[in-house]
This record gives sequence, structure tokens and C-alpha cells, in this order.
Amino acid sequence: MSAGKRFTALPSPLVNMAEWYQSVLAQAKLVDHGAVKGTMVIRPYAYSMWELLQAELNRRFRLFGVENASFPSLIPQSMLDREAEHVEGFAPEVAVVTHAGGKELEEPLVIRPTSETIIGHSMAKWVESYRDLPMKLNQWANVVRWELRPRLLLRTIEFLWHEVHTAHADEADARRETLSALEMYTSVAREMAAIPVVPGEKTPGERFPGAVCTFSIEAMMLDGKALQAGTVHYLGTNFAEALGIQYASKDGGREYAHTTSWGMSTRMLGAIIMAHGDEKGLVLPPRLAPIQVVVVPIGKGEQLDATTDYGRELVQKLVSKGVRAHLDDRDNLSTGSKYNYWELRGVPVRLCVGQRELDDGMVELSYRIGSEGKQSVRTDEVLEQMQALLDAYHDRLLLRAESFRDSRTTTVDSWDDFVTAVKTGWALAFHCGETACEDAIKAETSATPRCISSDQSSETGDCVLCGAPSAYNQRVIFARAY
RNA sequence: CGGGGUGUGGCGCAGUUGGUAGCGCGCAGCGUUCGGGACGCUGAGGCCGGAGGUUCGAGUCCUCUCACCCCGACCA
Repeated sequence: MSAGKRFTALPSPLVNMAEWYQSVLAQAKLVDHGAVKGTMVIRPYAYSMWELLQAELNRRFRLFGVENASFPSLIPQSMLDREAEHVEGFAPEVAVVTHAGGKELEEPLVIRPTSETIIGHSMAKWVESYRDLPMKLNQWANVVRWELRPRLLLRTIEFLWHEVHTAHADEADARRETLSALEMYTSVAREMAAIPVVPGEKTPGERFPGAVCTFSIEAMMLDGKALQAGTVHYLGTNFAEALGIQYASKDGGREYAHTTSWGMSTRMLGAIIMAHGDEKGLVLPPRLAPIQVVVVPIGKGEQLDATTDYGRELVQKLVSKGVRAHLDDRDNLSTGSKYNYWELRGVPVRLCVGQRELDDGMVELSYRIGSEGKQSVRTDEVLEQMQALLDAYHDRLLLRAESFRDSRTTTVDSWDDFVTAVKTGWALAFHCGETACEDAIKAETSATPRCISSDQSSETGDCVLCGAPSAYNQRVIFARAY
């Protein structure tokens, strides 16, 4: 393998995936390291993937009645301090501004690690009556968490996300919202990213600081590790009490609102890369692929001019049908080189047009995944069916990820089986719920409880490590995680 | 913060017992190519992470620093 030409092949799942991952990111030119350690610069191609995800999330937010808004990135220290557990939980990773305007500030400002407090502060002023509830706000924003060990795209010091914050009149409504949000994220991951995530509740040890309960969607990466791809919290009245989100109830009383918060970040892009990629590079889910179809004209001289014109026309027609198509008319690359270029970038469908196709009104169609190889298809047929072909491709990708996930997920009842299972994937095991026991498991195997999957039927048993009765009605997913 | 490792053109690297810095890729120009990572010729691009020292002479040896990467602790 000549240096700088092809990236490192996908390693065995038992091997550290970092090398492959970084290599793909670098060569596909998706992100760069930022000026500050552990931050990142997202390149245009990757950013448009993010924009597509944003658009879908915004669409879903509207269905929820969530409105977009924007809040300050600097929060007075005292405001963060309002909720005790919250401030304690975030203290180690909060960046603090102590100087400004050439002098020391009377009160330090923290750079938001999340915006519960500042948004709650506004909600407290905006909510007066039960008629104002539920209030649902979202902001697209950068937040800063001073992580000890950043990982490109998966855990950067500064990251881009959205955070929805809602306030409700009562617990039932807030809890309903929490579960709907979790379901929404699950569906977005499946429908957009083709990642078969598992939704479920976090164990108390993994809860968001200040939450009554935390839910997440967990995705399996190609090395069998888990990645939290989205998170939803039911915050009870903790933040409402701390920030004074009170309303006049129907019967004239003063009640605290029940709040929730949920978020999904650019980590999702990392999830996509590490859930679908292969030895040729990225494999992008069509609904988030910035380019869904690339058209490559083939030939030389006048022939190339003709196929390029034909390709351009094809692209225009695809675009008019809502397909994100791109013409690769670069004249300094060979055909084979272009193939590899687009495969590295994970483009789902490639259409080639040479003299043969031109003569017959055909195109050569091939997919990024699968073993069909190249097929000759009538051009009008391709135009007619492209959207359906992309949908079918999405389904295949999802199915592939699903069977991978299932093949790496093991139901275990003995400690030995547990240890073996978390080496290559996920273990479904009973757990006593004790944090000390979770810690012991982590120390032994580096696996942690990911979530209690809500897709299981009710079942109890003995803790896989200590043998005490299980604390939950279901098995807990344990896995090594990013 | 502990344990490993690496710093040399944009990227990936080589550089012997100290002797005036090289290769591949990429980039620019010209020509031939173009159905699976094309080729030829020409060319641009470097205080060898930084600071001290040893030496006639340091990419190379010594000391001190700084940065980055990997494994772990913290975590979307």
C-alpha cells in the first residue's frame, strides 16, 4: 500500500478502530483538528450531512410544537450553581471566563456546557399560567465541555448540537414528552442514519446531573463498542425549583413546572462513519448523503464531451426530481481514480456514462454496498426510479447494520459469558443496580451499563456479577463505549 | 494526571559511526492518457517542534522545554 494513497484497511473489530477512523476522516476530508486541542473544524461536505440532519430534526420539532430560539453562550456562574447536582456534575468540565474588558470579572462566567439553567431562567420569566404550558424551546448551539480526552467528532471539547428544553404542567405530560422524544430520536437514527439504535433508560449511575431519569439511544459501532447517539432527560421539578419556573394552575395555586431536555450532536456524524464504514471508506446513508448519486462520464476527446453533456443532462433531471446528484467532470483524474474517490466518500449510487451507454440510452449503475456489481439500466428507468432505489438502498443498509448488531449482542447469565460477550459486542445481563457493582464491572471488563432497552419483555434474575436480585424489570445492556 | 509513542516540504515517511537534507503521494506547467487508484518531462515547496550546550561542523550526541497521538481515569 503506497503511502498517502489508500487509507488503512478496516481493522479487525478486536483491534482499536481509531486508526481507521482517523484515516478515513483525514482522507475523505470531512473534518480537521481545530486550533484548540480537541476541537474540530467541520468541512463543507460533512457539514452538509449535518445540515440534512438538522433539517429533519427541525421538521420533527415542528410536529412537537418546539420553537427555535437562541440563548447566550456565557452564563453567570451563580446561575449554573442554582441546581446542586447539576453544578457538581459539570464542575470538572466547565470552562470559566474570569477576565474581560481588561480586568478580572466580579463574577466569573461559565461557557455553557449545556443550557438548562440559562433557558430555564428565561422560561421562569415567560411562564405565568398553565395556559403557557407546555413551553417547548430548541436551540442550535455550540457548547463546551473540557473533556480530559477528546476524540475527533465523538467527544470534542467544543461541539455542535441542538438542545430542546420543555416545561410542562405536570409529571405525566412531561414524562409523555420524554418518551415521545426518545421515540423521535430512535426514528431519526433509523430513518435518516440507517442506524438501528436501541432506546432505553440509563441506570442511576449514568444519569444526567440533575435529572430524575435519563434515556438514551445507543448505537453499535463496527468494533462492537456502544455510542450514545442521543439523550433525553426528565428533570422533574429540580430545575423549575432552582430557577423559579412556576405557573398559576387552573385552581389558582402556584405550581412548579416539570421540565425535560433532549439533545443530539455532531457525534451522530461519527456514529454514521463508524457504524457503516468499510475497507473502502465511508458508507453514507442516502438520506443524509450530501451527494446521493454521482455521475461519471467516461471517454476521451469528443467522446468525453458527449458523455459529459449527457451526464450533465442526467444530473439536471435527477436534481429536478429532488435527488442530490453530482457530475464528476474533472479532467485531471482517471475513471478508476474517480470511482475510488467517491467510494471513499460513501456516495450510495454511481452512474457511469460511456459511449456504449450513450448509444443505447443506458447508464451503468452500481451501489456502494452489496454484491450486485454493475448493472446496465435504461436511463429513463433510472430517472423514474431513483428515489425508490435510494429508499431500497437505505433499507438494505439498515438491515445490514441490524443483523450486525444482533450478531454481536448476547444474552448472558454467567460472568464468564459476560466477559466474553463485552469483548466483541454487547451483553444483555441482569444487574443489581448498585453503583459499586457497576464500577466493579467496569474495572474488570471496561464495560459499562449503556441502557435498559425498552424493547424487552419484563424479566428478572440475579445480578451477573454479585448475584443479588436484579433491580430492574429487564436486562441491562452492557458494553464498552466511546 | 499515570503508562506508551511521535515531532523532518501540504500529507505519509527515510536519513548509516556527526560532514552542507532525501523519497513517495499531492501540488503547478506541458504533452500523451482516460471502461477500476495512468505516464513522461519540467518545476515550486524545508530555520529538520523550540531553547541551550558539546564540536571545526548537529536532523543525528547531551540537557531542558513545547506540541501532538495512543491506552487509562472524566464524559453527548
